[in-house]
Amino acid sequence: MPGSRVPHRQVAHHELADLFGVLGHPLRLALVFQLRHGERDVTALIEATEAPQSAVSQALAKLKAARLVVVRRAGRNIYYRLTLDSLPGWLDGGLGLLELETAQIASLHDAISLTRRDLEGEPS
Amino acid sequence: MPGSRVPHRQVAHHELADLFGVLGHPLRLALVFQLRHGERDVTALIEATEAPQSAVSQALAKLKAARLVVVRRAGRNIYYRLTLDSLPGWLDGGLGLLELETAQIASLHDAISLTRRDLEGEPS
DNA sequence: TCACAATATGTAGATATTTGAATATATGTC
DNA sequence: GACATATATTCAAATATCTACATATTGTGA
Repeated sequence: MPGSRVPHRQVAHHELADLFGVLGHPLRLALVFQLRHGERDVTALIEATEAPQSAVSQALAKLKAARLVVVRRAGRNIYYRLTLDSLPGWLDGGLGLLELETAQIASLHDAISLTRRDLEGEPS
Repeated sequence: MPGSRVPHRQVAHHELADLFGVLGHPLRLALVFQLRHGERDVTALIEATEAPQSAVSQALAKLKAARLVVVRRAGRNIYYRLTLDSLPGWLDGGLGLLELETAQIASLHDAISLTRRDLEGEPS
């Protein structure tokens, strides 16, 4: 298989899976979206997400461990910002995929629904 | 916060987090990559990934539940294919992000390393 | 209809994640 | 130094996920 013969691919896929794992959490994703227009301090993020302080802090810690955010201290406050400016655009691409996906589902649903109506009364 | 005042955003973010959750698993991601050039049957996927049969079957079930793949039966075999042709391209974008990210890390690492060498022998 | 090949499902132990409360740490102010 | 504010860490219980084995299901060709 490609995996065993091309180990760097396995590494890359594993890295990508880790990235997805980090983003596969509503609060962490919400935080990333909050940061899409620039840095915010933790208090602002707590207010914006309406999540408990410790949850926000832990979510930020995971984002930091995944190197998705970078930290800056200014006086009492700690400001987070995205490491990659291109991340929000890519996330938006993900939303675009979901839009496509659900559109296909809806049309599939319509197709099934219409087909069933067609079949009503026909001999099986 | 935007979340509570704009519920459809919360829904979308949650959906996106779910998508990430599904893709946040090395085997499932590997399967998606295997399917990037078209449909494959389960046996081919088992061989390609070198994973246990039940693991592949369960991974495929999750991909199917997330509507990322679609199934076709042909004789004894069951063929899976991606629902969205655009998924692999987007995943590749994710790999691009990782490339950027690690590049920044590497340069950061270099900067720190060089700085420490600068500081060697200097008064603290 | 029989037996097999292909695939799915059930299951249980192991492992990991999530959650919120409590506590700790760091910083600036007085 | 004492205090208030901002943020992080620790911890344990609840919950979810993973893994692999065993078993079940389902078409298919003989």
